[in-house]
Order: sequence, then structure tokens, then C-alpha cells
Amino acid sequence: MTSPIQPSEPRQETEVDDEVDFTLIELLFFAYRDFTSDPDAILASYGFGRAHHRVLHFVNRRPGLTVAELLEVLSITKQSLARVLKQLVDTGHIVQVQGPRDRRQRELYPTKKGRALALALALPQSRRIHAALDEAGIEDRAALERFLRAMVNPELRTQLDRRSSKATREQGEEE
Amino acid sequence: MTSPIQPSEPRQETEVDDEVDFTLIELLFFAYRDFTSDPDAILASYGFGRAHHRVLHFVNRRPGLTVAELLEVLSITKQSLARVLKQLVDTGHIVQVQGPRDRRQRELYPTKKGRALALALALPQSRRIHAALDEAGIEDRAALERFLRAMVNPELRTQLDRRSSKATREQGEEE
DNA sequence: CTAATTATGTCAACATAGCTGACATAAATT
DNA sequence: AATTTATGTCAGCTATGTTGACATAATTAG
Repeated sequence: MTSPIQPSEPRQETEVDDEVDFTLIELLFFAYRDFTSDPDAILASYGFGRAHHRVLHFVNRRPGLTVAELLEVLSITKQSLARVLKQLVDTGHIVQVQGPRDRRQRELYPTKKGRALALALALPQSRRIHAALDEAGIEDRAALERFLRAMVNPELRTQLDRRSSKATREQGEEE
Repeated sequence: MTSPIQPSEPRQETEVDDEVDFTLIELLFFAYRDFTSDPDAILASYGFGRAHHRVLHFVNRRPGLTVAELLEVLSITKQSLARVLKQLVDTGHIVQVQGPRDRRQRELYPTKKGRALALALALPQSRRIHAALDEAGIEDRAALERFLRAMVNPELRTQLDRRSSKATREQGEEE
């Protein structure tokens, strides 16, 4: 068994075996793994999974978006959405309203209950983010936002800004 | 169609409806979604999924780690790992070596083929990261690393630094 | 007005990747 | 010699995604 040659100089920050940034790849993996772990306990107590979380999040953020718009943001099929959305409607977290201009469309709105759950799920994630910003001593939050935005496929970046144009329209308070 | 009321002042950066940082939550979601999308096409052509990617990544990064260590890093059960690992072994991407001190253990090593695939999968991710760093004009990469590290649960941060302690041990070249 | 298209819903079958529980084996430890 | 540990394996279940086919109602095009 040949023992490997020890390099005379310590390993450089830039890995030798690659032109590939394994460090940041791995940091993203771990950061996101724990970031998504926060809401899981809450969801489990509702019998919900991450799919419900994503749907509720976007309906809460873009009230009045249509089924088609939601499918586009989530990049899933309508059959996948159907099960999860039905449960959220049945449990009174989301309501479907016939579109005013186009009555084929179903606009999706969170109920009070839905907004409360969306907030409860977002809170630990928000806390984690801010604790990390503090701990890391991040002064330039805007730079982090720019970086994350730049990680998104250019053709999909419109999804980032596109808060619902209907967000300020009339919303009958339901439930 | 009632046209929405235009606020007299533009929306503040700090959202009004929440003490919750929806902006960064959503940016993390989209950034990670597209970050993980890169390797999917490659994996599909091998008949592999993201589970294979994660296993191969960590075996490549921590050559010689044991099955138990891999389970800990991935936070999955051995039954979940079994199917995926078996496929990677059968296709010659990973080899299992009986542990030298403890012969019950199986140390996992990537083959040349495995290393090549791990690199091919990591390349587009690394390119995306560096393009984003450039585009966002990130000068302080260390700050980003600190932030991502701080996002990880403290008790799990040891996983970040723990490059395999056996990485420099003998590795017979196989395949 | 009729025909075609669109938005949505639904049924059925399937794939992937996770899970629990139970049990087996070999090696190490007590 | 008995127990514990590391791993493997079988069986069945769940969550979340997929495709394909078809139905309905509403809008749009001709």
C-alpha cells in the first residue's frame, strides 16, 4: 500500500483536485437542509408536508393568483397540485374565487387561518435568517439579495418581483 | 374591473404586513430550486435522481467514510440509502471496502468513474455560483460563507469541516 | 351562432425517495 | 459466552411528483 505523497505546502483555499467550488456547493446544501427543516414539525402536526407549505406560501404572498400562475411558480403539474390544494381548501386555509373577468379562472386567496399558518411557518425561517445575518456580521444585506437573485435562472426572475398585481384589490374577508 | 388603489408612497423595503422576512425566504427558495436543477438533466441520462447525487457527492468529498457516517450526513435511514447505494456500486461509481480496524464497517470510496461523474455534476453548480458572485459584484466571499455556515444547526456544523480524516490514507485505485 | 381554444378538474396508473418494523449476520466488546 | 454494534435485507407504507385521457364550462375566433 503506497502512502500518498504529502504536499510540502498546506492545502490552498482553492482546492487542488478541482476547478470546482465544492465548498459553496456544500454550504448551500447544508444551509438549505436546515432552513427547510424548521417548519416541518409544525406541518406534521397538521398532517401537511412541504408541498402544502409551498402552496400556502405563494397563495399568501400573491393573493388572487390563478391556478395556472401557481403551477408556473411551483413548476409542477396540475395533478400534483390538485391533491394538496384540495386539502388546503377543505381545511379552510385557502379559498377559491371565480375570476371576475374570466370566470373559468379560480383565484386563490388565503383565509385568516391560512395567513396565520403561513406566518407561523415563515417565522422560524425568518428567525434563522436573521440570527445568521447577525452571527456572520453581515453588514451588506443587499449584496446577499443580489447574489441569491443572480442564482435564479434569468427567465424565471420575473417570478421574484411579481407580487400579485391584484394584491390590493377587494378581498371579501372570508371564514 | 376596479383599478387598484395606488399607494401615494412606494412600498417600503421593509414589508408592512409582517415582521417576517419573506423576501429572503423566497430568494432562498428560488435560488436553491434552480441551483439543484442544473445536475438533473445529467442525472436523468444515467437513470439517477437527486438521491444518487447526494450520496456520490459526499462519498467523493469524504472518501473512506463509513455507511453510518454517510447516513448521519444525509439524515436518512439505512433502508433509504440501500437502494441508491446499491445502484451506485452496481454501476461502478462507488466501491465498498471492508474497514481495516473494524471489519464490520464498509468504507465507501468513489471510483474514477464516480469521481468523474461527481465532478460533472458539480461543474454547472459551481459555474452558476461564480456567475452569480460576479453578477452580484460580491467582493466579500467570506461573508457569504459565514452566513451560510451560520444557517446550519450548530450541532451539525461539525459536518461542514469534517473532510474525511482518512482522505489521505491509502486508496487502492480500483475499477 | 358555431367551432375551437382555454382554464380547470378528475380518474387511473406509475415512479421516486423517503419512512417504520422486523429480522439476519458477522465482528467486536463485555 | 453473551451482548452490542455495523451492516444488509425483506415487506409494506406514505408523500409527492409524473403522464395520459377525458370532462366541463367559459371565452374567443371564424
